[in-house]
Parts: sequence; structure tokens; C-alpha cells
Amino acid sequence: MITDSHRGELICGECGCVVEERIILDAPEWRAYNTDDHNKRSRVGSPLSVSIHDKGLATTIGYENRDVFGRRMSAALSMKYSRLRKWQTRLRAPRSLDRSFVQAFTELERLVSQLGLPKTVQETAAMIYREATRKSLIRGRSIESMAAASIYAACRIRRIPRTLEEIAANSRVSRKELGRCFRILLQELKLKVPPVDPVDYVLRYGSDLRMNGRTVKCAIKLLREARKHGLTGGKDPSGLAAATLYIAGIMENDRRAQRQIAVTATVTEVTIRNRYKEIVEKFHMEIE
DNA sequence: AAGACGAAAGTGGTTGA
DNA sequence: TCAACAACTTTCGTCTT
Repeated sequence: MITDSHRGELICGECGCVVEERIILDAPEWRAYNTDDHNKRSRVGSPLSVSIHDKGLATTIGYENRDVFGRRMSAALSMKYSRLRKWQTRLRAPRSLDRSFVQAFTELERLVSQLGLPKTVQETAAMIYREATRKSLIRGRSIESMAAASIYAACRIRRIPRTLEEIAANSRVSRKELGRCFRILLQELKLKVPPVDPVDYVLRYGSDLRMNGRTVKCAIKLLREARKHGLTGGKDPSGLAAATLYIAGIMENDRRAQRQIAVTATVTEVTIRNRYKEIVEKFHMEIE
């Protein structure tokens, strides 16, 4: 077991699973010990110090060993990252032209590993960030917020469902700021980002909740029907996914408590009930 | 005792004058 | 720029299983 005091997590040394999140530590969090450090850190936020950061890397076990379904990083890319890492340790004091880039890429890497995202997301996010830099969109905004926004955009493009909240929770950027930066990326880079499909969330939450394949399929079917009846417009996709999973659970005898679903979908039970009511009413369903 | 229900008041974001 | 509005949340008392 590894305690990551930076993130407040207890991590299994074998597989990198987060065993316990949000541990409360009595030790102080990072501090700037002199003004120089303070200037650096207040700007940057995430890699608080090289040593802590390296510790973070060491726990990124999935990185080289586990990887996503055996896919390896291209040789060129992997060389690039190890080079970046080397720079990171060397570039301690002097300011360099590339420094912000290194910081951004380190942040991307950190977010990807912390959120358990596949490599494709990291690559996409890196491309987006690079492009944003080229169009000088970073200026006036923090590296961290733009990196997080790139990650979010990459998730949307790759259809790996992660909410703004989840990403915000893993960086020092507020949900609001993250949304703003994402919007900027959207319009300035003319990214074509498909609308969020609640089905993606059904799949994810269904598996998080260990629900049967049949139940998940049923939920997807309900979702399709709901869409046909115009019940989905303007609704939070997470809420829709949660509600259809709840109904499907009852129908397929694979029931979960509203509370449980609400927690994994990060919506409230009230929202689940509202969607649930709308759907049941519309379908004239009798749910036992 | 846990789960489900719904009313009421509050929040943050979008829209349209 | 401001007000209205819809969706969602929080909180809480009540009913159901």
C-alpha cells in the first residue's frame, strides 16, 4: 500500500487501485517555503514539488506495465515523455521557454492517470493543448485550467464519459472555470465534439454498480424510447442514465437503491425520481 | 430501519428583451 | 445587462416495505 499524501488516497501497490480516497491528513498540505517557490507554485498548482511529483509518477503503475489492454505507447511518444521527465528534474531553477509546456504535459499526464483514462485521451488532449498554445489561448489563463479543459474535451471526443465535476475534483480548477476554458477551446479551435450520449453513462454506471448486462441493455432501450418521446432534451445525461438504470433494475429484478445509483452517478435521488416519474408516466408503465 | 416519495426553498446557468 | 426560467440540489417530514 502506498499513501499518496498529495492526493489523500491510499493506493494498492500491486495494481494501482485507489483503496481509500480523501484521507484526512493532519500533516500540512504543500506550502511555499520562500517567495520564489510561492511564485512558481501559485501559478502552476499541480506538480507541487519534483519529489512529490515523482512519487505521483511512481504510483502511475498502469502507465507502462498495465497500460490499456496491452496497447503500447509508440516509441517516439514514450521517448518524448521520458525526455520531458528528465527535463522536469533538471529545469529546477531557471526559467525556460519550454517550462510551461513541460508543466502542461506533466499535468495532462497526472490527470490521465488519476482519472484512469486511456492513453488515447492523453494524446488527444496533448494535441488540443498544443493547438491552443499555437493560437495563444493559454495567455491570461492558468496552465492548469487549460490542461484540465483539454482533458475534458478529449474525453468528450473519445467518448470516455467523465463529467466536468469529476475532472474539476481532480485538479485545482473549479467546475465553472473548467467549463469556461472548455468553451473557449470549442469555439477557438472549432473542435467538433459530439453531444454527450447518456448511453455512455449507462454503460459506465452500470458497470460501476455491477449490474447485469441484461439490465444495462434494458436501460439503454428505455433511454431510446425516452428520446423518441422527447423526454431527454435539456436533461442532465447523468440523471437520465441513473433513472433508466433504476427502472431497468426493477424490471430486470436487479434492483439498486436510488441512493446507491445517485452516489455513483453524482446526481441526487430527487433527480432520479423526477426522470423516473416522467418516463413511467409517458410509457404508462406499471412498475411493481 | 432502510428505502422511497414529494414539497419547498435555494443555486448556477441559459435565454431573450 | 438584467430578469425570467428550467434543471438540479438540499433539506426535511411522511409514507412504505
